[in-house]
Parts: sequence; C-alpha cells; structure tokens
Amino acid sequence: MDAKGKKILIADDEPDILEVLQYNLVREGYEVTTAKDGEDALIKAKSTHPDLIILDIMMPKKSGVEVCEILRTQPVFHDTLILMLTALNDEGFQIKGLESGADDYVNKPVSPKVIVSRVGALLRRSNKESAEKVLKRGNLSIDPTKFEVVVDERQVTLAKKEFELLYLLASRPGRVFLRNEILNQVWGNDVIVGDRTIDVHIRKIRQKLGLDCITTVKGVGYKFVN
Amino acid sequence: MDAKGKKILIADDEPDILEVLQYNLVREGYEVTTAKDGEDALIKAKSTHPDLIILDIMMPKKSGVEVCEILRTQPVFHDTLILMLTALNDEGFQIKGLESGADDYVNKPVSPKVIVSRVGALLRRSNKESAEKVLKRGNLSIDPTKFEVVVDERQVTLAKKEFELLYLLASRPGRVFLRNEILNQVWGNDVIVGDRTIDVHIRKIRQKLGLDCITTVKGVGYKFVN
DNA sequence: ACCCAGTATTAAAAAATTGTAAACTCAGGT
DNA sequence: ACCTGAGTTTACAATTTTTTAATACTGGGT
Repeated sequence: MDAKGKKILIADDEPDILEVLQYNLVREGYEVTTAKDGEDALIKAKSTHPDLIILDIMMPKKSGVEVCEILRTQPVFHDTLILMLTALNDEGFQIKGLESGADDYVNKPVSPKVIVSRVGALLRRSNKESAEKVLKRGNLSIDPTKFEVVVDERQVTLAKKEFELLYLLASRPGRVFLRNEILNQVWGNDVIVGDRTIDVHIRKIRQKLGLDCITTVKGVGYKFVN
Repeated sequence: MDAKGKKILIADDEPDILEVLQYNLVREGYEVTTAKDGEDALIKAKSTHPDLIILDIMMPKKSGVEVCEILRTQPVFHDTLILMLTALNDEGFQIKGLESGADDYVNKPVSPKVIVSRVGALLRRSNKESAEKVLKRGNLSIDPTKFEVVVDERQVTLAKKEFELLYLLASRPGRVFLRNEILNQVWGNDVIVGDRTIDVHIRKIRQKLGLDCITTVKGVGYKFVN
C-alpha cells in the first residue's frame, strides 16, 4: 500500500552517507539494508532482493557501474530499480552510470530529501499496478484515495492505522488474517508492537463502524465478514 | 493524466538516437515525430504542434539553442515543453540551453529510461497549469488565469504558493493529498522544504478564506471538502 | 465448577502529528 | 539603503493517535 515493505539496499563506502540515508529512508517506512562496497552490494542484493538499489559510483572492490552491469545481466534483477550516486567531478562515470542501466541518478553531495523524493518517484512509477481502489462490501464503502469510510450513508472517520487495518481485512473478505500477517502488513516488518495493540484497534473499528463486520477467530486471527 | 495522445517531437542529427528514443517513447504511448536538424525541427514543430520537444544542442543548420529561442518568441510555443540534450563537455551550451528557455536538459549519451522519466515528469508537471480552468466549488471560485479567489462575492488575495496549494487540493475534492505529493506538485521534486511549511500555508489559506474547506487527515495529508 | 489461553475492555501513558506565533531570509521595489 | 511581503524555518503548544498495561471477560476442556 504505502512504502511499507519496500526493500532498499544502499551501497556506499562512506559510513556517514550510509547512515544518513538509512535513517531517512527508514523513517519513510522502507526496509533498508546497507553494503560497504561493490562486492558486498552484490551479495546483499542476492540475499535480500531489494526493490530498489542505491549505488555509489565510486566504491572499493567494484564500482557502482560494474555492480549495475552485473545485476542487469541477471533476469531476477531486470526490474530492480537502480539509483546512482555520482560525484559531480567525474563526468565520465556519470555517463557510464546511465549507460549501464541505472534508472536515475543523483549528484553528490546527497541531500536526504532529494533522495527520498527520487526513491518515492521511482517506486511509485514502477508500482502503478498496485492501484488503490475503492472497496465496496455491502453497505460499507472504503475509499483509500479519500481516506474515507461510509456505512449506510453515514461517513465515519478512522485514524490511519484503523483505516489500514480495516482496508487490509476488507480486501479479502472471509479470509482469516493471522496476527503476524496483520502486523507485517499494517505495521511493517520491523516495528515491534504487542498483540494487544491489534485488539484495541479492532475494537475501535467495530465501535466506530457500529457494525459487526469483523469476526474474531480464536487462536488464529481476524476476518472480515459481510 | 495518461501519456496517451501527447505529441513529442525529437530533433537530433544522429539517426541511432532518434530511433532508440522514438522506440521507447512510442512504447510509453506517446505520438512521436522526428526531425534531423534545426530547421527541420522548426518546420515539424509548426506543422504538428507537439506538447514537448526534445532538442539536441548540436545539430546542423540550426543548434538546439537557436531553435529553442526562435520557438519561445512565438506565443503558440510559449507553453511547449522543451527538453535539451547536451553533451557533457560543452558546459557553455548547457547553460545557454537553460537560458534560452528549455524546461529541462539531459546529458548525453542518453539513457532511454532517463529520457522517458524526465519526459513524463515534465508533462505531468505542466499538466497542472495547462489545465488552467476556473474551479467552482460551492461558494468558492478559483480562477488560475486571473490568479484570483472569490468567496461569497468577497475577493481574496492569495500569495503564489498559497494559491497553488489551494488549487491543487481543490482540483480533486475529497481526495487526500499526501504531504509528499503536495511537495512534489507545488514545490517541485528537488526543492527542499520542511513539512511545517505546508502547515503554515494551509493555515494562511484557512485564515484568508475564512472557510473550513480544507480537512486535515492526520498522519496522511490534507484534502479539500465542500 | 474451575482453570486456562486467548480476547475484550478500559484508562492512562507515550509517541506522533499538526497548529501556531514569531522570527528570519531573501528578492524586488522605492 | 531601506522597506515590504512572500516564503520558510523554528520552537513550542495543542491535539490526536498509538501503545501499553492492568483488569475483566469468554468458551472449551477437565
């Protein structure tokens, strides 16, 4: 739905850059892995299969251009987005970066905001099939673009997490979602919250909707029924 | 919204480049015309009236910069988007390209992906101001050509950013705009401003309009309601 | 009837997000 | 050089959301 779950690999030999980028991307909800040189990048790429890779051009072992070229030869990484970090003073490399199959490049010194914005743009573009559509379930209508829920003509305001949780359950009516699944989908893989948190949100949804559309499956999870 | 139907003219003297760009842009759904030199570009531009023109800087007969300058003197081409292709080694021309009225430039050698992405970005960005129509939402009227907002007979003067922000939100009533979307649309992809800036502008709009037409969706963004 | 694991309910704490006023920057105009 | 206002940032207050924690409930198994 959101940035949630999207995996990003950052490869740069300067720890400071790694840190600041990681911090900012994690804050946006991405799952971030880092690599300290070209070979490390290849290894991490193969093990984590990121959605997007940020490659510094100048790195020990293998340059960003080399890494990019190697990745592009493998079908698995054919659709992986690659964002190059280039220093303004090595023009030759900049050119190679583009030729080698990068999807975009950003000049150093990097601005976290610019990176975040470009990353978002790239992922959004590649993501156009995951269209957010309005769910209609009986007298219930859930519109993710308007962030609005309507029950029998009556408009209900849900908070973000409540909305996401309802949207998830309603996206597959009847199907039981395990508590773990819910945590991963709505909260993200790394966020650590207790199980009771889900209960509380479920309760609020039931309360606000005034409908009994969410059923508890004891020992398993919750499901949306209609 | 869709790229479909948008016309693009590509002018370059290297047939290879013409071909690869044409192939990639056509695949994206654009209608593409090509020109082989500066004068040819002017002729084709006049006959096809493209939405966007890709100009190589170095061309026989007339350079990209010249073509650009000539086009810009004509009102018909005032809003036509121009994307320059520059060789990295002639910085002087790069600068001239921007001065002469190009909307963006891309360094050679070209990467189809980058071109497609930039073209998309340009068209998307221009889309908002090209659809310059008066919005009427209840007792609120927003005229982008006059740059004027009227609430219940009363005329309100908004600053540029305030106006653009209101116009964006009002262009899709009900739809929630994420803070990132707002930043991209109103401020542009590369501009770096803090989140509070949006709030402050929203506040000014609310204040000046004296209407509660903008709703905060906490954790998500803002939306226009009526 | 009692226990137990799991869930519901509540209230209150903690965290996140937004609202606001005021100050600062910068460009343009006088 | 000075003024002015748009635009931005800052720092803090106000608010809402999210989480925790403590307690009560529930239904099946013994």
